[in-house]
Amino acid sequence: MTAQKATPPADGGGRGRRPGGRTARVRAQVLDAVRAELAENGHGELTMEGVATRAGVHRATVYRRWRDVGGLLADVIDAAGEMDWHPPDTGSLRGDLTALNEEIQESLTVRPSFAVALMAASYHSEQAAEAQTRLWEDRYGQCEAVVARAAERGELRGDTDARALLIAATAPVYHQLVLLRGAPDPGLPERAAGAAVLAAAGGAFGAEKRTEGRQESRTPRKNPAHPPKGMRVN
Amino acid sequence: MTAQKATPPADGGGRGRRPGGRTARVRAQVLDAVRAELAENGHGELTMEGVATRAGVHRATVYRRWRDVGGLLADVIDAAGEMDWHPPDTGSLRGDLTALNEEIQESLTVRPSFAVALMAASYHSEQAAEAQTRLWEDRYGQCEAVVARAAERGELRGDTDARALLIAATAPVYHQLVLLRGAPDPGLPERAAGAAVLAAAGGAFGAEKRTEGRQESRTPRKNPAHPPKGMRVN
DNA sequence: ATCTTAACGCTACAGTTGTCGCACTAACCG
DNA sequence: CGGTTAGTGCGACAACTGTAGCGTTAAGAT
Repeated sequence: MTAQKATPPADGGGRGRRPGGRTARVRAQVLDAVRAELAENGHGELTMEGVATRAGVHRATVYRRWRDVGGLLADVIDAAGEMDWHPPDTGSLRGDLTALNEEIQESLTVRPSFAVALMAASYHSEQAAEAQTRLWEDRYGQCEAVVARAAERGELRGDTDARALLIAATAPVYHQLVLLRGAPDPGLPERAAGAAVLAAAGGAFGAEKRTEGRQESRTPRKNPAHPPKGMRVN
Repeated sequence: MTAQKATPPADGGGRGRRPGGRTARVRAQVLDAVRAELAENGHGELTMEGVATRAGVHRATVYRRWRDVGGLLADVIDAAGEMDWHPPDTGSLRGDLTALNEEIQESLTVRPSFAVALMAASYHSEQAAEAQTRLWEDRYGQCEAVVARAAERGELRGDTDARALLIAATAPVYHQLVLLRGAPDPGLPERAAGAAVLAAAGGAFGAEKRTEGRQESRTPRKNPAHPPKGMRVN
């Protein structure tokens, strides 16, 4: 899980670069230090100096390559996005969404939570926010396969808006744990999934059924799961 | 909107206090300064010194009464909670939830957003987080009246879990705008509200069906086994 | 009006944060 | 194997942050 394949952050020109050997080692040490600090103290205690010290690297190096705490987090987020992840496949839509929600709930419940730390960080760094958005987009894009499978099984109308259904199913879990900061409810993942499935069965996410709106192209972008490549020049 | 009745923060003993005159004036100046700073620069630029300067008050004073930025935000949040607010009452459940979602969407869309700033701050101060939780609890508690009215009108089963329904209806809006940071979708408030109402009509938020729960609906059946008493979905 | 003292203003100060210049190490190239 | 230089370590430094002590102001009580 060391993940040193990500694009080196905060790099001026792409000409005579030198990414091997020591540079890669330093990056791995720093990112590991960030993860360790997050796991120990949470995002509140994450500081440039602490990371540098733990990584056995000089402060100035961390400041140079990653500009600030947000840069560090952005790199960690991108690294997380490179891990291959697959949505659950239990055989039924409701089962998939429930399993997905349980996975989400667990990731948000473990203290200190990685996911929460990343969300918090994304508020203080535009760079981290962009990385966060890329990660969301990637994950939700993959989850559309869940809806596609359900449609193939005949569990859904063909015109169901996959993204809308996924958000309806998962949003309550995030809302409850991240924004409301409520205690984790063991039944919530299934209830939220069930509610979304019911709404979908009723046609709530039909692309054409809605009132007169049918608001066409809800998402501003048409290319899912592509952006996280070599597109970050600080 | 000045609101100087809130609990004076960061106060050791409660005996020989002196909350009138100058003290109240200083508090009002500081809180106004915080709001102004948030409105101008967003939460990222909010600093103790900046607030003190804008308020025309000395730094040490701000540090003494409000311990840190989180303390300032907590006080602002509490002040916001003192404004009397009432959930919409349009005559139908779906209309109420849609109006509520539109209100939420607007509060999250205005740049810079107060609400977003407060959420961001709640990640960095336990004090602000608690104030935030109080505010959420208050608002959702009031919104339960919306569900109660709908139940009286016969739009809902009597055993509907009001809180679960409200969260299902509003969570997608928050999720889309706060966590996913997507562009505001004019149709989302109504779609999310409609989906929640549909799910409620299907019995997804029945108070007694915790944990397990007779799920006929994982197959493409459109009709639940128990037809709700009066299910008109507007 | 007078007294008491909570709360504020001010200054000084220690600690922290981020930057800069320079020396040095070690990738990459031939 | 040496040469070039990207990348790192190091130390010094300015700017910022938060705290403490002390004098001053004015709120509340008599």
